[in-house]
Amino acid sequence: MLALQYIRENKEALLEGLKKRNFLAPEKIDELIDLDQKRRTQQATLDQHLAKANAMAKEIGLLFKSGETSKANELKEETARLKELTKQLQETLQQTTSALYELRTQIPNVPHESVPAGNSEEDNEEVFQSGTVPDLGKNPLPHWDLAQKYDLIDFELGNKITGAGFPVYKGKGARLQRALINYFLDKNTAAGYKEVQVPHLVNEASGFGTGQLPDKEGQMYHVQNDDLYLIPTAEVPLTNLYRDSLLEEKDLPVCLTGYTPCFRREAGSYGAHVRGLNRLHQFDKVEIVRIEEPQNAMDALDAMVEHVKTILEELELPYRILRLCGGDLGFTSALTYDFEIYSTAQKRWLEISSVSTFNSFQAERLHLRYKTKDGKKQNVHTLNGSSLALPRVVAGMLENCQTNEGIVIPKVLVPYTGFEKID
RNA sequence: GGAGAGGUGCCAGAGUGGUAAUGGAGCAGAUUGCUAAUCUGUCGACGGGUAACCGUCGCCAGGGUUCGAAUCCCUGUCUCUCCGCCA
Repeated sequence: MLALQYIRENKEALLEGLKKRNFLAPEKIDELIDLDQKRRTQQATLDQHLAKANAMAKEIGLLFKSGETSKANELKEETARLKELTKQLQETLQQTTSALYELRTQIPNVPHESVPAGNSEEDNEEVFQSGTVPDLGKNPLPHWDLAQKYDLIDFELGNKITGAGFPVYKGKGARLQRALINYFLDKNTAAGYKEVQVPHLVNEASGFGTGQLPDKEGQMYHVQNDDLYLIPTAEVPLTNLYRDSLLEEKDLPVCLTGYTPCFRREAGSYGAHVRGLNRLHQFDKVEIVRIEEPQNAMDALDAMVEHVKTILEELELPYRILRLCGGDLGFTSALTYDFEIYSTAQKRWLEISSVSTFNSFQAERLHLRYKTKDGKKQNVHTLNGSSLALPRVVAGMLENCQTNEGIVIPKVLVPYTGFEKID
């Protein structure tokens, strides 16, 4: 959610920015500014009337005390009229306030200046590429075949006990999951992120705070009996730890990491691209989250990108980094870098991490602020990134590391897996 | 799941119809001086004003009664205690 003051003072830049993400609704911005103006006028009027009513109530009290009942009763009649009026004013104000809020939640974040204009993933901008695509000979197997060949993942069993998109990891497959989670967490904590374990279900306020609600209502699993949502990413509980908070400057930056399973309904997905581990309803991910002073947020974003790079280098996976174009940018994001590894067997890039800064967009929704040295309260900037999401890392690793003798585990992971090869 | 008690500002803690005591912490100023004390102010949100300042709201949330609600009534919610169940 954008700050009202920002909207008031930067209308042109705002419209220009939103154009990049194809949000062409200048009339909505006008309406918003209009509503804001209206709300403030209405509040001023209401306040005046309430002040009058307060003064009268006080006077009546005094009159009763001094025994001047007839005079007091006269005044009472007058307050009745005033009350009727304030009630109306109150209702109007409330309507305006909620209309304003409602409208404000519909405006996406303004893209950072470096974000290229564009409509789809076609227009994303490749900013970095590294690693070499291995030569796997004539017929490299896709990971779903490898998973079956080495009995690592059982998609059929998952189908039976839950449904499509809920795989069962077995033996070395399960151990590899655990190894990756531990390895990622260790890398993140070594880089200064504090490890936390958070609930996997969140309430509506949390879903709203990070922007999944109401925007992505249909993409989350909802437990209706208790009105809770299964988290689609650890970003939600991790960032919401700081909802409704006023931090001190010395508390910043806050750097968190956490492992959680992630649950996504993925309504509307279909086709070959969802085969195997490519798209799941439940998957594991280790997330990093940062809360920063505004002036440090861009450096923090770069640091996060560098951090994820070191992990991919260590895993010896060929990867590239994309700067998402306006059309592909998430609702709440100001700037997002996607990391993709190359799947040699599928001959396509697989997204395995997304690193974003939200500027103050989430902070505004979260009521998350900090006090500067000179005592001013202002919104923090929030950032997050996957470090990393497991399934496609596993997919890419199985495919790229396959040899005639089996799948060779990257050296850095061996202490975690306890084996060097899957055969 | 059953029963009871309770949610007051950053913290502690009074307050059962007359418009949020008091203490502590933090911050600012003053003053004295020195491992700190004392005094004063400030200490939530929104709005108006260049500003000093002013107004409104705020006692878990939302409604209601009343000229007037932290206080009375209703609904929801959270916490604690006991019982039950249980990894």
